[in-house]
Amino acid sequence: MKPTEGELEILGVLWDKGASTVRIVHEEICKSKEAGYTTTLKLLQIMFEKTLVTRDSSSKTHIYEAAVSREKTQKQFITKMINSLFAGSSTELVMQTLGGNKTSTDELEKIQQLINELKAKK
Amino acid sequence: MKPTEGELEILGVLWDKGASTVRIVHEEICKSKEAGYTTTLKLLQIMFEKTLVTRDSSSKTHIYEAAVSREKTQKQFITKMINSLFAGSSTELVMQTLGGNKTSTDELEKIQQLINELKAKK
DNA sequence: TCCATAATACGATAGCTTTCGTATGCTAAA
DNA sequence: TTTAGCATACGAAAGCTATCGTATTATGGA
Repeated sequence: MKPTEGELEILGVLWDKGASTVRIVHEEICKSKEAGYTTTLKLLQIMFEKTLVTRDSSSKTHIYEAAVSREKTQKQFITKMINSLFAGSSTELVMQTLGGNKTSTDELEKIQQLINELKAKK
Repeated sequence: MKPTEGELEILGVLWDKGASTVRIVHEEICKSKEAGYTTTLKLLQIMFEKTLVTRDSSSKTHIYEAAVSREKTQKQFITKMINSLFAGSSTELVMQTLGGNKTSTDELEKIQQLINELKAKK
């Protein structure tokens, strides 16, 4: 259910580039690390079995597509992280993130706006 | 280096309760899941080898203590998550977290205050 | 002192992820 | 039509995590 590290890397490519062949995924992966072609292939096959991706096998060269959305996966990991590391407090996660990473004024502005919207809803 | 899921659970206990015996950690773990005593013991021994915890073995019953801070570990996971799932954007993580989870007005207030402080620093 | 109790150490196993070699099959170009 | 090249399928192995059984050792109370 929860994608592994390697699977996440592949999902990242599929989310960015959309439906792709193994070769395309593989070449993208290779930009950031060494990897054998069949390794990427195997991983995609396993992900297919887990239904993390779908595939069009009508032609010889299969085309894979992410079957889980980026947002849903992000939420899944956020929830897991909040529970295992932040004692259930999403606020703590936000504070730690804002505190630790340099965020530009523009970005801060965007977040503030979201906060205002959320407050308005109450 | 990066704690596993099981290790994180144990670290959580040690962070909350401070230096503890295996039995204490174990009983705490048992509150949320079924587990054998030696499983907890073994895990702590492995964590000791990885230097995730220190231990005082001067008396027969060893006393374990977290060797990594909660904050440092939180930052570590946040960074990993931002890179693997949020294309490097910490803001995206914050937005997704605020959007997805219900945050009370009080909490929003706290976050806003932090944002103001950060903005003031620029 | 002696033994029941509790703690540690250690090895083995099961399951999962990642990796890769090899076999096999398809296709297009010469 | 033949064949080189690319694609898939599959199996095997290595490395890691989690789990537990068993052996061994220490300790405190009867």
